[in-house]
Amino acid sequence: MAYPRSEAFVERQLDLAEAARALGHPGRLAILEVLAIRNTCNCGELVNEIPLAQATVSQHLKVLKSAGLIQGTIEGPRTCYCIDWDAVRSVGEAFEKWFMEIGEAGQCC
Amino acid sequence: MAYPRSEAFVERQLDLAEAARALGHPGRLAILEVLAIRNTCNCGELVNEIPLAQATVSQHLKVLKSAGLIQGTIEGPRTCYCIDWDAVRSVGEAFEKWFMEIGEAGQCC
DNA sequence: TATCTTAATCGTATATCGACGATATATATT
DNA sequence: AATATATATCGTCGATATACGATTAAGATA
Repeated sequence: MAYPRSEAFVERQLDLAEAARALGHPGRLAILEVLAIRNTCNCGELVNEIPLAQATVSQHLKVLKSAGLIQGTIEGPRTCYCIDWDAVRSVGEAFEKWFMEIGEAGQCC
Repeated sequence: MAYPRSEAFVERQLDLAEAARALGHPGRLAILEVLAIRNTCNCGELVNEIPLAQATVSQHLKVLKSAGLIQGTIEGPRTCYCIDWDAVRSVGEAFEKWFMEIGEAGQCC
């Protein structure tokens, strides 16, 4: 997730933008929601629950994983994906903080 | 911001993903931050503050505008951009709600 | 009217995304 | 060993994103 001009921005902006990007697809939101609801991590269920092809789901899982939002551990023939709750919580707090700071800055018009 | 398979997802997911997408670029975060801090809306200042070319800033403004996060009103030769605080607040609340619901669902591993 | 300023848009180049079928890999199972 | 299952990866396609120089359009100003 590197931008052409990524050196031009501060790390806080890069991090938050990266997290927002990872959440910026309905399929990935759906994956996270399914992972959160299920107390089993059976990954194959995602393909049944989400109307996307297996390859596509796998791709989205990769994005979520490289964003640090989920973890995948191999269990025999299948992979157990689960949410990294610390990471998700910290992203949630980062968003909350950003919206708060933005709001505190006041209005311009 | 239409996806190939957008009919496959529920509106709540589409809306939140669209908002996340709009925030998914450090330059757009920077623009929003500048607009929030300045109590004047002089748009040309954005190009001075943000290390991107005028055309690029204008493009990002268009994205933010079509996501509903900012408004632009023409004032003589220049355009006054300002944050749509209602929209930003509602996006913030949507994120907060989503993270809360995700968190409440419990852990899987 | 001619000129300057501001910002949107055009054109273009490169990169990434999103989707999927097909294939490869790795583990179970028979 | 042969087969079945699960998932990652490859290859590919079209669409979108990002960036910028150049141009256009619209409003001020001389």
